[in-house]
Amino acid sequence: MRLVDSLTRFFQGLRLPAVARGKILLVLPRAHSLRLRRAARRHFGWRRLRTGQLTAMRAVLRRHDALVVLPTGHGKSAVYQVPTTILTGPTVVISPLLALQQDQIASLASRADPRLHGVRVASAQTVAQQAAALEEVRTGRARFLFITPEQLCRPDRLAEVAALKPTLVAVDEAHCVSAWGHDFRPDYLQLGHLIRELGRPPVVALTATASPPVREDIVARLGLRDPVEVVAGLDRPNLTLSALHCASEEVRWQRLCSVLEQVPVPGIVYVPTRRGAEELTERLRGAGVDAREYHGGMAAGERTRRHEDFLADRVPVMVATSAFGMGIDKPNIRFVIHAALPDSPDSYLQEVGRAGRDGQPAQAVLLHRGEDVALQRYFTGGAPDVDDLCRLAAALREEPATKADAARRTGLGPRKLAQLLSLLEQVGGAVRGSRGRWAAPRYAPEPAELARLARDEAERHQGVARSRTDMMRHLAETTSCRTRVLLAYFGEHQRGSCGHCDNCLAGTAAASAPQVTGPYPVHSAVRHPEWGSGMVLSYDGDRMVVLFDDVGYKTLSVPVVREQGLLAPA
DNA sequence: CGGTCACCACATACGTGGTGACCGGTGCAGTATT
Repeated sequence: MRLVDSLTRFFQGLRLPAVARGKILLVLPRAHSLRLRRAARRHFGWRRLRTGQLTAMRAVLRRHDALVVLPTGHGKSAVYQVPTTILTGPTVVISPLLALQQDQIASLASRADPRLHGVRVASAQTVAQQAAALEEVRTGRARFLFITPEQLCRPDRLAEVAALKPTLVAVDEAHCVSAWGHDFRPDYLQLGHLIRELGRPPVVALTATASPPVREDIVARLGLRDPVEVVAGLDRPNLTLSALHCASEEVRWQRLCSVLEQVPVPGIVYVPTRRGAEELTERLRGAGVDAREYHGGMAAGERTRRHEDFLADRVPVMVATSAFGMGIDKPNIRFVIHAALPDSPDSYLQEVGRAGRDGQPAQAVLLHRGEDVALQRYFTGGAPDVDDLCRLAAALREEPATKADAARRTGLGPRKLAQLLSLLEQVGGAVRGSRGRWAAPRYAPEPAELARLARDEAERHQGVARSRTDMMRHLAETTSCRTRVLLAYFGEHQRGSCGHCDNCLAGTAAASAPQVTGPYPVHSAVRHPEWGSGMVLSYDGDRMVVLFDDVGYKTLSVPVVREQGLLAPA
């Protein structure tokens, strides 16, 4: 219900005519806009700010929370950097990758004004360096403190950061809260608590891509309070989207070669596995293509070197896993080829969005097979063990414990423990107290019952993840306008066809688009007897896509919905 | 979840089909080892 409500509000906001929105912007805090523009010019040399940036910055100055969805290269960092020059205290920037933090700090250091300097505390530094960094922020010689969620999760570190009395918290790459939370980097799920313990200053969450359920997740997990939402248009007219079905691996290889012959370099070929990256690189090099591989299993030094080589145009074709991603801000990437189906349209958009940032034409080519889905199903993971959950719930009921205590008493590994703990928390079986101590709420259900609820919760997450992969397959197989299908997934309704995808260019989009509209309008709330409440996202031929709160995205046949009365207005 | 590969049985065809093991992405932090 919450998702539907917040989406309805959001879309009502979108439907305001541009002129009306402009008026609101002008009438309200004009003084803030002037100060922000002046600060941007004086401290950063930016002569103008985009509307979205300015809206979010004004929210920050008014001490509101904000959720900012802007494509990379549109100045997301500016949204917290510029207001910090006007506010008095330090800004804490929570950022997932150490390499990304380093880039941001270097970029701030290149500004002459020492009031803009940033520092970080990370495991890679000595204790003395960490203390020195905190001291610089405390004395005001640095205004930005960069930190990972894992650092902030340590109770002693949290206390040190809270003592700095931050006036703003920025969560960079905020979609990771949703995508990385459960098993990969569970400390992300604690960010809401951690920010509260920092004195709960205003929070600005930043990301380049967020579908409606991901936005909902970010708001819920970070505990954003009635945030100002800024979502920039997702359509990229200079990107040509295309997808080719491949009947076999050999066909995939041939298609890849023929695409590579036609497109200018540099570009990225995404593959799903590390071994795939190595083998494809070798095969391409054998065929005379100057390719290099990149994946998370390579030595750190080598990865950095490859990354730099790519940025400096010394690598024409980078064959990479999803490890080659965040922080690649290179204007002249001419193509992004997916040599297999990505896990979701979220990943797809983020990855193809790296091409053509200079506004010049660029190609996004998807080479897919039905078999690709199996790997994504595997990555989605299995259900957690009910016995483990039960043991943990019982241990907490016996006596409150820190993670370390709980790990010792249950014999669970730290990683698994964090995952199970967050699941138990979501079903009301665990609460985080002060100094990182976890306890069972007084009236919590029995451990066995909690374990069952937690497993159901995990299965619900997996169901939603699968529905995303289903939508990715739908996007790959559609004969309609791909941009329209992609934007509909993100909740944007585009009238007509884009004119820059393979289906539009071949004319099939127009042919297959006798636009069925009904039985319910786009963005209206509906209810399904089994799947519960949801929202109509789009019509594609005689199929419709509905986003359900509990089960994620579903594609329904419009005739069946009509004949059997499957949906009711909510 | 499903592809790939090694291996075996078959029963005598230098080949095929069945079975089971194994594999597969993103990065933090802290500790053990050179």
